[in-house]
Amino acid sequence: MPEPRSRKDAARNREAVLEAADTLFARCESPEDVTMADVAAAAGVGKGTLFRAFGDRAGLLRALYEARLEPIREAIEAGPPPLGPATPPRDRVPALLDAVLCFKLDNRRLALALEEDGTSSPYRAEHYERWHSVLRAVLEQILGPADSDFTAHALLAATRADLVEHLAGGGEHVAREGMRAQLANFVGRVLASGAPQGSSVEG
Amino acid sequence: MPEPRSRKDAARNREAVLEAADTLFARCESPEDVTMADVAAAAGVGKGTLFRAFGDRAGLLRALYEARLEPIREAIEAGPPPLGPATPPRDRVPALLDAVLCFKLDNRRLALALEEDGTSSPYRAEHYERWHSVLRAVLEQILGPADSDFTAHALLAATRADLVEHLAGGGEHVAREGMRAQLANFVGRVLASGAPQGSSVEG
DNA sequence: CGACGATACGGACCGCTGGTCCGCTTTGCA
DNA sequence: TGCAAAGCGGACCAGCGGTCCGTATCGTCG
Repeated sequence: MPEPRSRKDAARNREAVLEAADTLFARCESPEDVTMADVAAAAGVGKGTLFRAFGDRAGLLRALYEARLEPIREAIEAGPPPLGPATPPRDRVPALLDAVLCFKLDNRRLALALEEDGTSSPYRAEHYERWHSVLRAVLEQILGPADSDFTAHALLAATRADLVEHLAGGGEHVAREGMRAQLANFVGRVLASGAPQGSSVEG
Repeated sequence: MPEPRSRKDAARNREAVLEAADTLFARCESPEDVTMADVAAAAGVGKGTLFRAFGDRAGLLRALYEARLEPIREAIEAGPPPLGPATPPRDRVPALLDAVLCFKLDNRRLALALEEDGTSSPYRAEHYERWHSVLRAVLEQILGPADSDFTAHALLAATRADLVEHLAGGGEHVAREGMRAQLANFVGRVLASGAPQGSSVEG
């Protein structure tokens, strides 16, 4: 893979943009009052540079998101319990969802910007696909194959960024540990009935 | 309440706009390629009229949504079982969620447009508040007060418009009855463990 | 029935956004 | 040191939601 190395200035500017966007999103109230021009200005580059490096707004958001997600991804793919692959399914499902929730709590603005940018469904993002496929695989060992797909979606839906924002930041002021407990409780209830129940799904 | 009657032309135009918007949203692929100008043109009115009647884009969407929702709202507030208030809680919860799901299936584009218009969180919309408060009240009779609030949010999250769209229309082609069965199954699992489990939430 | 004030109409207009373009600068290799 | 090629950056563009105000319509009152 010759992977055409990018020039030094390009790489440096890319980093500058990422950093600037990071702080801007952290500082601002709502994600959509951070414009691309703002980011470019804060990074000290022109808009052309910004769009050349990331394609479009969604690309920038994704790059930021993936960067933050990286450590967690590793922990899931090859880390120790309770996130890693060696964990027994019934412990791993709650651990996974707790990790998602904590991530969204720690990166509220960013997750919000990414999920609610109407450009394309959040369900087509590859990070969602990753979460879903991992969770689905683990659920399959508990519930059987029939329901694991939908159940994975439904559980992940309980950690949607705007819901987290609504509960933690907006209307009802639930503390971090409170939300984690509630989610854990909910997950526990879903997993409580062990045997797969009849499902009429086919084709 | 003297309720200042609106002029005839105003009322007629309002109806024309609602109808035009309805068909436009039904026809188009993605909700955001229906612009306000499109709606105005299709209704045969000027943009000024449109904005005067509905305030802004979100207002138009809400008006459409509420109109469609009206019969269901009535069925819930004062209808016969399984939606009405006389239904026993354990039957009413699945019925409510099934109703939400069917509604979103029947009004995919509209629900999508309303939920993903980044302008303000879907959790602040009063129709969501209505669903949530009803569901919460019913859940409270099954799970106790501690968890009903979050559980109501989590269950409603499983019927989010973009998830429904993703499952029914986009990536995975799940049939209507299939989704209803899966959701019913999920709800069943959540309700299976009857007694409220310990929750560390307080205050 | 005619006239007049209030109300609503409608499309030119605005501000702002994401995204493009191209003359100029920087880089890195020979 | 010279010279492509890669990259830069901000003027520029199209399209959006939303506003404004001169004009047409309504409905009421004499």
